[in-house]
Amino acid sequence: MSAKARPTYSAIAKAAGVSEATVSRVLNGDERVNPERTAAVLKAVDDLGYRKNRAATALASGRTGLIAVVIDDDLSIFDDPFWGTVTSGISRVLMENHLQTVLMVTSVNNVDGPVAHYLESREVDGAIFFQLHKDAMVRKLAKAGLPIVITGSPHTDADLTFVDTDNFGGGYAATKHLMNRGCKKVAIITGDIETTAGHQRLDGYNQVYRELGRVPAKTLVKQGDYSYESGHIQMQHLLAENPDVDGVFACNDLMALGAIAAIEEAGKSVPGDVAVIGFDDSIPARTSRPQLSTVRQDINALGEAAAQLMIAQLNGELVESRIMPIELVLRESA
Amino acid sequence: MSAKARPTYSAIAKAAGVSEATVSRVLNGDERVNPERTAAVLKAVDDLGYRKNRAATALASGRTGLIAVVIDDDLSIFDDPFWGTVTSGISRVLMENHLQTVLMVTSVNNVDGPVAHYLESREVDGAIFFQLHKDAMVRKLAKAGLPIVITGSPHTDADLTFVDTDNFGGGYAATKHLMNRGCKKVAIITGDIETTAGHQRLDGYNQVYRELGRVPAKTLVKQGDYSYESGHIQMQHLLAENPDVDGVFACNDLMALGAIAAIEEAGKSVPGDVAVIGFDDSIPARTSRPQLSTVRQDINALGEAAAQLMIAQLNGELVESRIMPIELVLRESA
DNA sequence: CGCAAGCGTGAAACCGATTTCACAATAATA
DNA sequence: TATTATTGTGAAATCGGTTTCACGCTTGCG
Repeated sequence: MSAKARPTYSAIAKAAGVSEATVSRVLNGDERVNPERTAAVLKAVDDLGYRKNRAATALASGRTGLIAVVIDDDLSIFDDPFWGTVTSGISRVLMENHLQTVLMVTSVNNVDGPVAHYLESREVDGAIFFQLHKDAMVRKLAKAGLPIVITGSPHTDADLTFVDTDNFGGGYAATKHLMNRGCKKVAIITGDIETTAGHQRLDGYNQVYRELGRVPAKTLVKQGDYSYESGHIQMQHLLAENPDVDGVFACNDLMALGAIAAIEEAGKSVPGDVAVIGFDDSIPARTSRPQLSTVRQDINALGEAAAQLMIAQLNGELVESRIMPIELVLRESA
Repeated sequence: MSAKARPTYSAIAKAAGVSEATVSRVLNGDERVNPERTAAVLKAVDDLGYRKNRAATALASGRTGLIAVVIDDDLSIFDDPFWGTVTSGISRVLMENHLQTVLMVTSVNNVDGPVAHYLESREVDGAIFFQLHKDAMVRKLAKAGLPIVITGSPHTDADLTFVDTDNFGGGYAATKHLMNRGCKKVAIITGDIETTAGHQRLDGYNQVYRELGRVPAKTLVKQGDYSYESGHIQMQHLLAENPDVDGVFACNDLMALGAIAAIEEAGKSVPGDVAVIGFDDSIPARTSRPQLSTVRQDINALGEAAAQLMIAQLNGELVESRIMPIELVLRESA
């Protein structure tokens, strides 16, 4: 009656005059099938418009064709375009390799929660995690043999595969630029120091001082939380404690903008009196006045790299973590 | 030797002293199983730490437990936090209902491309699409019986289920507010008019004029493309053609900021000479100076609503599209 | 020339659930 | 009380692929 039932191996086998086993071999690229048979199978597949049933494949082979992308609830996902861009880079590369992206936005803290269970159950072939505060769960999964890639640096030195922006290099480049342009007293407004990324940017800043044989005054190092407001407040403190501060490296653009506001409110000019440089090259960096000089990370490339490392792992290749280069974007503020 | 092999129905059935069929019934909430047997099964499940194999379930039942979220390549995803927020709202609600989100970032134009094939093949139980320029593929899939929800309004009046922000209401509220605050000559910088959303915001603007028995001059309606630059340029045109324009509704925040820049460059003040109101309540709206008055949409709720409509469809309920309310956020610019 | 190794192939077992169907036990009806 | 529904249950078929195993045949080597 209805010819709309999807064809199965049985139909292909019949049409091509071979066994189902041979159909499977052809469709999985087994080399040692007779070319004529191979051709017959491929023709039948084409004629009948056959497409594999993924559930059946998954059940029989144990491979689901799915990769989880796990994003911690904690991340300020809700207004940061960062993760969206990374994720779309991941998704594109995975799709090109016939893998699908399963997106999970949840609390990653719980080593025994539903997400952990889901991943342990091998309902995915691998998992890509976004920077996390606690990596206990990830380490557990990795130990259990699940292929894993972390976007952002892991806390511990456990040999987890990761991709990350060159945070150290970014902090270094920004600070160095401020020094080179003549700043004498360069401050830093850090992000979350608990985070590896936050720490590394601070390290880059310190390294510049070290190379100059100097040590930054304690009052030049302020801790923010990546918010506009924290940039604003910490800058006020900086100005109060160091009236002659003439350069600021803010660890993200938002804090940089907050800092600029504070500087101008104090009757000083940017970059005339105080040069400011941010991190991320986000949209506001381009539209603010003065336009913000900043450290750009190629977020899309970050996602692509993460996906590629995952694929390499699935292919059983030996993979090494990658640090993606940054680029200093000079506009008006420094 | 190794006790780590995952238990299956067979093990549960043996431990509980029932058949596999009964195990299945218990685990799928079939009411008519003897309570004692039910308890025995549940105990066995707990004791053995059993968890279902999704691939097997999918193969046997036809339900994959996966919902696709399809995002068009064309969308300026790469720096718009909008879709990320919506997606995370979707993901959270789906997870609560034991469904996983499959993220697909690709070109949706191709009615016969890999995405279409993937979705047609029933490798997912349903699909949520983001606003699209062409909905041919979506309609095809819907006709094929795939549960579908669209985030953003569909082009045609086909009876596709969708959730959308009240774009008309937003345009109306913004324009009305400008009028109420005393503006005599209110202009609009539209977004992409081809888009339903863009068109609806313009309709809201026109409606205010209509209710006042007026018709906006042609020169007061300018078309932008949602970019900062287009806001800047169109505002320059507006000022040139209408030196006495005193209110502007820009169809997104970015264009509003561009407009403000143009106004200030022309030696006028905001909101003193020209009041400006945007749309989205994005980050820059809060950090710019003057702070931007804007139309806020509850993006997270939008995602949640989309997921809920999907779940309702899966449950066979009759669903109706939803329009989510907007909120006027008044800051400094109007 | 004889025997071991290698190759291509199909039959059948298998992956782990769901679902149909038949059957026995019980309740409802005549 | 005889008969028909109803109910709970297990055996077995089923979903659509993958993979093991054995078989027949060709090739290589001593």
